[in-house]
Amino acid sequence: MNQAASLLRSPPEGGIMTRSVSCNQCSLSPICLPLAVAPDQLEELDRIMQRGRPLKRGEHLFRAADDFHAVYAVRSGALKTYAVSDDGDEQVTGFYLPGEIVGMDGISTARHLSNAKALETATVCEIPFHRLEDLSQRIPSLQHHFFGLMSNEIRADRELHMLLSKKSADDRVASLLLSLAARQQRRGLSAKRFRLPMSRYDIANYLGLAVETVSRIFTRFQQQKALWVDGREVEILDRETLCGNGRLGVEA
Amino acid sequence: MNQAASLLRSPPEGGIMTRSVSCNQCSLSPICLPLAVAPDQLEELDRIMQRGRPLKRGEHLFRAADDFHAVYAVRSGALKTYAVSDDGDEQVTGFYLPGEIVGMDGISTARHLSNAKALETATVCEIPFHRLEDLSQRIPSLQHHFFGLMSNEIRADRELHMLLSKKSADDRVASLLLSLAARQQRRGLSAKRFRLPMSRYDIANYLGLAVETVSRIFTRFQQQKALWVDGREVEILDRETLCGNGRLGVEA
DNA sequence: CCCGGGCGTTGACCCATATCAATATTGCCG
DNA sequence: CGGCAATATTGATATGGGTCAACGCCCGGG
Repeated sequence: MNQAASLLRSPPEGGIMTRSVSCNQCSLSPICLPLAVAPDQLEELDRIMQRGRPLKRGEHLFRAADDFHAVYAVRSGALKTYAVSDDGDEQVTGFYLPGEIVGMDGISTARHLSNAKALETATVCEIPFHRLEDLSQRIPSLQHHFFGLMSNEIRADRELHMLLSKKSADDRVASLLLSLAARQQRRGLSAKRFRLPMSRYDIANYLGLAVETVSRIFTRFQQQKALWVDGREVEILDRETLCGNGRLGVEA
Repeated sequence: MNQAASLLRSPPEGGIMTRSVSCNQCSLSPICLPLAVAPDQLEELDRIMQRGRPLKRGEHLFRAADDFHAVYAVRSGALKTYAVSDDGDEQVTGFYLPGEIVGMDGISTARHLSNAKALETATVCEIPFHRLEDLSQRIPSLQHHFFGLMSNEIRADRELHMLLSKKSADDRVASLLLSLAARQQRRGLSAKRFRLPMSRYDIANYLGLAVETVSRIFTRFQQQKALWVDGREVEILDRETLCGNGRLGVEA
C-alpha cells in the first residue's frame, strides 16, 4: 500500500531534532508556505502540517496510482517527480528543493499522476490538502499565495516549453544549471557552487536529451572555463558564457 | 469574413448573439466556471463577470507587459498565448477554446508574462481576479474548482513536457489533433471533424517543429488514410493509426 | 480580372543530437 | 576492503527533422 501513509506518522520522540520543528522555528519559513501567513495565524498552519521520518534516497513520497490527499513542502534534501508513459518510458517532470512544494499536479484528479522519489535523504512536511483548502477559506493571504504558487508552476512550465521546443542542448543544460543556482541562492546558499542532487540520467531525461549529450556538454563547458565540474559537484565560473552560448535570460 | 461564417455554422455556443448572455443562459456553463457554483450563488459569479465586445482575428486580449488583473473565460472563437524571448523569437504556449480559462500564468507576478491573441473572431468573459479571490473565500466549491483548473493546467504542461522531450514529430502532431478533438467533444461537437483555428505556423511553433515538418506529416497521415485534411478542415479517420504511430495515450 | 502577399506544400541537402559501443569511475553492500 | 553494479565519459556512426529554396494556391484589393 501507499508508503506515505505509514511514513508520515510522527514517530515517538528521540530522533533527528528537525523532525518536529514547527514552522516558526524553521529556517525555510521565509521562502515556504509560512511566508503567506501572519505570525498570529501561523500556529493554525502549523497544526495541519505533518512531519514525517526522513525518506532515504530512492524512496517514494507518493506514486502515480496513489490517492491524492496532500501536497508536500520539502524541508531538506531533494526529490524528483516523474511520470511513466503507457509504453513504459520515464519522464522526469521536475526537481524539488527545500522550500518548494511538490504534488500540486494531483489536485484536479484526486489521484497523483506522477511519482515523487527522493534523490537523496530528504524530509518533507505533509500538508493535507482539504485542510489547506479549509484554512485558505479563512486566511485570504494563504489562498492568494497558493494561487500564486500554482501560477508559478505554470509559468515555469511555460519557460520549460520554450526551452524544449526552441533551444539547443547547450542552452538547456545551461538553463538548468542557472535555475538550480538561483534556487540555491533563494535559500541563502551559494549561487555559484553546489552539488547536483540528480544524476546525469535525470538531467538528460528532464531536458529531453541523451545522457551522452549532457556529459559532453559538461566537459565542453569545462573546457570553455565556464564551469567547473567534479562528479556532481559544480561551480559556475562564467555565467556570461553559459548564457551567452544561446543568449538565455536568467531563469527563475 | 469567412471566419464569421464558420462561427455561425457552429451551434449555440457560437459568437455574436450570446454576447451579453448571463452564465445561467450560457451553453458553456457545464464545462466552464459555473459548474463549480450552486445555482443560487451563480448570480454572484455572474455579477463579477464582464462581457466585452468580440475580438477580431489578430487582436490581443492582453500583452506580456500588461498588468495582470483578470483571467478570461473563452466564450467563442479561439485564442493562442505566446511568449517572446529576449532574442525575439516567439513561443506559442497554448491554444484556448470555448469554456477554457486563459491568463492564469499571470497570477503570481501581477504582470502577464505572455500575450493572448485571437486566432479568429472571439468573445471572452473577463473575470477580475481579486473579485474571484473574494468570491472564492465565500464559495468553497469555487476555490476548489479553481485550484483544480490550475492543477489541470500544470498537468497538461507535464504531458506536453513528455511530448516535447520524448516523442517523435508524428506523435506530437497526432497528440495535438487528438487533444483538440477531445476538447471539441467536451463541448458536444464532433470529435472527428473540425476546423483547426490555428495556422501551420502556430502548430509547428507550439510543438517545437518546423512548419515544413508539420506539413509533411499532415500529408503522410493523409496518405496513410488516418486523417483527411483540407486546409484547416480536418477529419480523424483512424484514431488507432494516429495513436499507434507511437503508441500514444489519448491526451486530455 | 489580375496582381501581390500570406500561407501551405514539396524536394534536396545538412547538421545537431541520438544511438551504439567501449571504457572509466563511483559508490554501495557484504 | 574488495567486488560488482550503477553511473559517467568518450569516440564513431546514423538519422530525424531542420534549413534553404522553389513553387502553388487561395483570397482580398485595386
